[in-house]
Order: sequence, then C-alpha cells, then structure tokens
Amino acid sequence: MATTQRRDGGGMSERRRARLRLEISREAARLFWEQGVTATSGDQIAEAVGLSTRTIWRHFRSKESCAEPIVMQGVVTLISVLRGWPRRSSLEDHLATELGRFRHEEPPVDRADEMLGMKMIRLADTEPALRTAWLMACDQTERELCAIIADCLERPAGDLEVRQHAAAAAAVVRVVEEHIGAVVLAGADATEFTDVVAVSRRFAHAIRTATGGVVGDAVA
Amino acid sequence: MATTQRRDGGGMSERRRARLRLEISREAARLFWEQGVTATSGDQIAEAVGLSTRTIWRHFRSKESCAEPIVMQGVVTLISVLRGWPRRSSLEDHLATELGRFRHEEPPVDRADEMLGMKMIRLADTEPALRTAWLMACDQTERELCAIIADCLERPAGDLEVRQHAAAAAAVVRVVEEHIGAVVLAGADATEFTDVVAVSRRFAHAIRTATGGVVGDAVA
DNA sequence: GCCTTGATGGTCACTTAGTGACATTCTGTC
DNA sequence: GACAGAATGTCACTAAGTGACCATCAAGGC
Repeated sequence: MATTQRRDGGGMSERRRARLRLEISREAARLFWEQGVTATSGDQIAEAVGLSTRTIWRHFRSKESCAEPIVMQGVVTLISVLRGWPRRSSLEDHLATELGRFRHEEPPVDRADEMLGMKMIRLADTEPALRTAWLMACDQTERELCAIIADCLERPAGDLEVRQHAAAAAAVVRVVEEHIGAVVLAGADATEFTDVVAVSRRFAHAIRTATGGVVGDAVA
Repeated sequence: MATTQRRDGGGMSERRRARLRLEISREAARLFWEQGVTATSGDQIAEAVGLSTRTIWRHFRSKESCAEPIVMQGVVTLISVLRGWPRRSSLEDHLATELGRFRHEEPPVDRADEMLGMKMIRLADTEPALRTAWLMACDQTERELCAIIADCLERPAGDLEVRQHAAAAAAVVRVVEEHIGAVVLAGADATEFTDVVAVSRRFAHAIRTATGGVVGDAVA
C-alpha cells in the first residue's frame, strides 16, 4: 500500500481512508459501467481492487454506495468554487475565473475519474440502485447552496425561502450537469462545454433564473 | 380475498393489482414507522398483510420499494391537478379550486394514507433506504411538470430550458411538501396548511419564482 | 357436470448482500 | 525490539431476493 506519511496522530488516517474509498469506487464504477450493477458482485469488486470482500463492506454500507465517491468527485469542484464565492463579484465572473483556474492550474480530480462520474450519472438514469448515489451528491450541493444563499439573503440557513431557492438552484445545476454528461458521453461535439466561460454563464444563468433573480448578482 | 367483479378480460386485473400493492404498502409503511426499516423483515410484512413472503417479492422488487405506493399517493393528487391546469386561469386559482374540490367532494386518497405518506417522507430523511421511494415520487412530479411546462412554452418536452424549469419547480414543491409534512407531524399548529387557498398560493408562488416567472400566469 | 385455461399464490431450494466475532497483520511510538 | 491500536482477513450467520415447480380458483366451452 502507498506510503502513509502522517504528521499528527490520527488525522491523516482520514485522508488515507478517503483515498482507499476512492480507489474502491473507481474499480466498482468501472465494473458497473462495463457489465451493469446487478451483474457485478461484491466479490468481483473486492478482487478487482485486491482486498477481501469483508473489507469492502467495512468501507461501504452497500454495493451501490461504492459509486458515491466517484460521483461526488464530479460535484466537489463546483461545490468548493461556490463556497468560495465572494459576493463582490458576479456569479458568472467568479465561476469563470475559478473553474478556469481549477481546469488549468490545479486539477483536483483526474480526467478519467471525471469521465467515470459522468458514466455513473448516465447509468443512474436506468439503474435505480445508482440513482441514490447521484441524488446524494445533488443533495450535498443543495445543502451547500443553503448556506451560501442564507448568507446572501442574510437569513438563517433553515429558512423555508432559503431552502426553496437552494433546492431550485441545485435542481437546475443537476439538469445542466446531466445534460453535459449526456452530450459528452454521446461523443457529440462537446466544444460547447469545454469553454469555461460559456459553461459558467450557463450555470450562473440557470441559478439566477431558478432563484427568481435573488442569487447571482454582485453586491455593491 | 376480495371479490373480483371483472368486466372485461384482463383490464380489471390492473386495478386489482394496484389495490393489492397499496394494501401491502400500507402495512409495510406502518411497520417501517413503528419499528424502523431495518428492524422490519419481509416475513413480517407478509404476515401483517396475510400473504406469503414470496408473494410480497412478486409485487415489489425490494423491501424499501414497498413504501412507494403510499408515498406516491401523496403526490398523485397534486400531479393530477397540475395535469388538468387549463392555461386560461392562473395557477393559484386552478390549484385552489381543484385542491378544494378533491378535499371535500371526492377524496381519492384516505386521510390515514395521507398521514402515512408524510411519515414515510419524514423517515426518508434519516433512512437512506426510503429516500429512493420519496425521490421517485418527486421525479414523477418533475416528469409531469416537463410536459406541462413544455406545453406552456410551446417547446418540446426534452428541451433543456423546459427541463430546467421543471426541475426547479419540482424541487420547490418537494421542499414545501417536506415542510408541510414536518409541521403536521410535529403536532404543531397546522391550521396554516388546512387552508386550501393559502396552500395553493404557496405552491403557486414557489413555482412561479423557481421558473423565473414563466410558469404560473394565465394566458390571455 | 367436467375439462381446459389463465392468472395468482404457496413451497422449497438457492444465490448473494451484508454483519458479528475473533484471529492476524500492519503501522507508528517509545 | 516491545507495545498499542487500527486495519484487514476468515468464517459462520442472517436476511433479501430469485427460479422452478406445484396448488388453487374462477370463467367459459362442451
């Protein structure tokens, strides 16, 4: 197994665990995509990643949830970018600069993993078992948006109106991501989505519309 | 078992099956609520409804999906009302008159079932197994809204913008329903939600906002 | 009345997801 | 090197589902 190089006692174990989960998830997702979810057994995943079946169940509560980390990777960039949104710039501008930065300077997620994530989202459309994983990721986005929008509107995060805006925003983000994934996987001309500025504008416009215009503008 | 009284060959079987599924679902939901999902076995559900376990699996593909019909009952009224929306009246007015009609004249769903549905939605918050059932119901609403909004905007139902509006609208409806359920189950003062006009206004306003104002108005 | 037919439910054997208990190994600390 | 504890392997076990086959029952033709 890879070198651990922990600094303080116990804290690093968290990262180690996350890396292992991701590795398992990668193999599971590959198998799910290649031969379907039901045709993939826990034993197969275990063998592919080189662990015992029992250990798989120690890291994941169910077979389908093995896909979660890979799926979550797909939204983790967007979430972290949204979280860092300073309200003195418009949503379009912030997304464009930050997504661009992530794309070229420090890509936190492997390109192959990104493709795998899209494939899982695509599979979630027909495999009800995988749907949960995808919706968990969307739910995470929604919670994050709750905090952000609450901050924008200067209301508590549990406020009904805040939750409505967050749900609507997360929903349109979900639809756009599903659409991008479908287009990319279809092998069609995806240049429309390699332009970071265009994609940023699309996301920002969707969020602006879905929240009735209260989220997206820069504050003076 | 109940009398069959079929008229034509095979058509009635559909309804019979639906009734049986609902009956199983009712018992399953009751047990899920009383003792939790994991603590409820398939055998227990079978015994409660008076069938063999094998027959339960013939009607439901999984334990959790036993909750689906009851959960679906909660949205089926709203869906059918939305489907019947004539665009010459505003969404508020249509919802108020139709929901009122359903409430007093011909309630298609038992009050007890309605409460059970709320309980399942509540359970879905903590039991990931049940979440799928609830999200399936929301997904159904979203698909229905796709058709309605496509009609409003005179665009194809698969159009990206239509899907975004539908997703946003379905999301806010989900949040409002979760909120109503939580308030009712908390035993708090729920008079706010027994007033059909107020509830209709709330739904309509949420949808109007989430779709950027393009859905909700009457057309001239 | 009797037999066919088709749909539904029961019985039993079987696979597989997932857990509990305990032994083993691996990792970092002194 | 001895030690503590966290991670993993092994094995036995429960429970969710499935497949194959048989039993029952209502409807209709003769």
